[in-house]
Amino acid sequence: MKSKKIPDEAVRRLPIYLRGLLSLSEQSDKNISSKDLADVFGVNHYQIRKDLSHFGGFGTPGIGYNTEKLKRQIKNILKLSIARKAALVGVGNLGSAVLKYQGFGMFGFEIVAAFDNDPKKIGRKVGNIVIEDFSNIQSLRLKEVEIGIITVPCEAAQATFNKLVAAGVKGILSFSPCYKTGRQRVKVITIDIAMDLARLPYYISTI
Amino acid sequence: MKSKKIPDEAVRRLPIYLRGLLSLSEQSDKNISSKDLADVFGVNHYQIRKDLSHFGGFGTPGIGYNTEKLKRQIKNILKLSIARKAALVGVGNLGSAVLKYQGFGMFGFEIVAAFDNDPKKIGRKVGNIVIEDFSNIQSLRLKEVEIGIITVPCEAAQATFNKLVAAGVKGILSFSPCYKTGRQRVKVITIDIAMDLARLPYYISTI
DNA sequence: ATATATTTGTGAATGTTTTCACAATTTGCG
DNA sequence: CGCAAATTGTGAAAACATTCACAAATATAT
Repeated sequence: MKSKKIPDEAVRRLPIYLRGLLSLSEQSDKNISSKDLADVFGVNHYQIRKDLSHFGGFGTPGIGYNTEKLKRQIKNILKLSIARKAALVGVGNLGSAVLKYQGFGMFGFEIVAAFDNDPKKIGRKVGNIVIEDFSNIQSLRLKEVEIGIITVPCEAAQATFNKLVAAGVKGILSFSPCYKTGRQRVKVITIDIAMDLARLPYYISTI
Repeated sequence: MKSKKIPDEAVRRLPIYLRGLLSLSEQSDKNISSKDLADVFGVNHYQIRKDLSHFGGFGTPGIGYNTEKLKRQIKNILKLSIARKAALVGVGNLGSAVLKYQGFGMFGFEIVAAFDNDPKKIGRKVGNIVIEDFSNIQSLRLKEVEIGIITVPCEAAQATFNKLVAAGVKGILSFSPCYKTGRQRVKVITIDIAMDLARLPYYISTI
């Protein structure tokens, strides 16, 4: 392990590695080499070893990596070993889908609240979450919710962002690309479905 | 313009630029400098000029860039100037949300078909698309659909991918990270919501 | 106990991306 | 016109990321 700056790209790949490890059946070999991991992760073995080396040596020469230990280590690095509470704002089509999405659990996330400002939606249940009035969003502070998920239309995105930050969330996963974050001490990760799609034709034409 | 290799990162940013330009009101100044664009795009002005320079000089020294012209040029580069047909497979929660999503139109995409293998869903309408039987997927070839959108559960992802490729699609936007693409001549862009979320706690803790 | 086969972790080499500095281009104005 | 102000496009420098080659560590077989 070195105490140099950790490459952003290495951090970006850790969840890929974790998902790969989680997908390995429990009965599979306890130890696995970086070459075999490369097949599972779809990343080359130099990269895997180099990435992991930034956080410490998790493998044993001649043997490889212990799958369970590596899983734990990566969870630790990503701070996923303790459960994280999230709240979603904007229970439209996409918001409902995200609320019902089953894939967050494996990484230790739980959506514990959902908000909307449509009176017709408030009080209704989606999955097992009761939709609350958006004006009630300050309650997140008491519940110690650290993560906000924004699935509101563009027009509402800025206000939603501001209120989430005011309610004390520290990180935001946003499906709305339509706001400025200012110099807030909040990490924002944006998923812009249309923009990702917009890159496809460029590559299609050169295939 | 140079005939060197175009950086992938520059291509990745073009949709950001296009979205930014589309968000400028039509009445705004016809010409805009890279410095002002930097504010709109949230990217620094060196980067914008360098990125655009890979595709040709679109600006005028002393003046800046003509917004309408730049919009057209970027659409051309990204091959978005002609409309693109897409088909979606897997009309569950997420699939329905994506089908109803209004944001694709601005980039020239139209979802023209949706498939599922649940008999209860086949024939039903979502938005203005009638859900078809997945076994009917070869019809995409006749309709000249180039893009596939995968919103099926993990277990079904591999089969869906294979069939989409067999049906002639050239690019895939996938919300399922659970398959191997082999050496197919198909560009795949994967959106893994849970994995993006999984990076947040790492950054939260160091803020 | 020694040799052989694995496999890690890492410094160095290579490759890519971003940032910078500035010559060249255009406009506006006296 | 000639000069000042604005702004692009780009080569060069700096920063960052990936790939490589190999010493060091461990296991296994004989």
